[in-house]
Amino acid sequence: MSIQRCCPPARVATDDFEAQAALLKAIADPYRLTMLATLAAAEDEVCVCDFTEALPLNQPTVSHHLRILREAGLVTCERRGTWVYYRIAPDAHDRISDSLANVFQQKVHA
Amino acid sequence: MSIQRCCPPARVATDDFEAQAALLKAIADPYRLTMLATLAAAEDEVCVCDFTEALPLNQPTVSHHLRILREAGLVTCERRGTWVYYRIAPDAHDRISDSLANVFQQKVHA
DNA sequence: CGCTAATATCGAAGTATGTCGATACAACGC
DNA sequence: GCGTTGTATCGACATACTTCGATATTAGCG
Repeated sequence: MSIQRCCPPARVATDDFEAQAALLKAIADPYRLTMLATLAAAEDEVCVCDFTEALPLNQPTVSHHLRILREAGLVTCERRGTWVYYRIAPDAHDRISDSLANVFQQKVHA
Repeated sequence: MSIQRCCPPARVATDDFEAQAALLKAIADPYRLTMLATLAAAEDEVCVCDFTEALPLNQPTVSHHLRILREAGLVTCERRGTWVYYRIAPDAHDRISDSLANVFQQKVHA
């Protein structure tokens, strides 16, 4: 008797998950998660200088991480005087959850 | 009159999000998301050879991505004969969602 | 035992990412 | 205008990641 096949041959997902991967990549960093958590908890704007003081990162690095979050559409910013204040995008959590749901093929949250 | 301060000074999150970042990094790749989506949709095991056939990646690369998912605890595998079958971890989606909820400071799903 | 097939591991190459110093830009006060 | 302060951008460097060819491992068959 011959070898058992590994069948039934698969139905590998054909969807393109580039967008979801890009969104997840934007948040897959401890400092960026800290920034998001701070902004989410604040439910109000947070000054860049607060991040620069609190995190063990130099100012250009803080700015770099905030840019990644900004370009992913997860935060918005507004300049007031010399200071720039960041705010979490209202749909930030939902957008990520929806991407996940998309992957796991479940209905999007109620 | 002097400059307005950027106050009130911030309460930047002090939590360590290393673990959450590591989990998100494990899935922040289009091919790994495709693998997860396939396994989630299958609700059953999928042979490695199916991925090797369906994805535009060489066999060692497929194995590499599966290893990352495996080491993140998101999938499990079982060898049967020369074939290896992968299965999605039952709590995969929940673990990621919980990490997200942790960041966004909301109660963990019901 | 050797041969073949499926998967995993290793090593190297190319690319992307995180970090920082130096510098540019923007806004305020004098 | 000039100087100062907060933030963004640039360039360089180190590290990590993705990918692959070559090789090792595991298992079945004759």
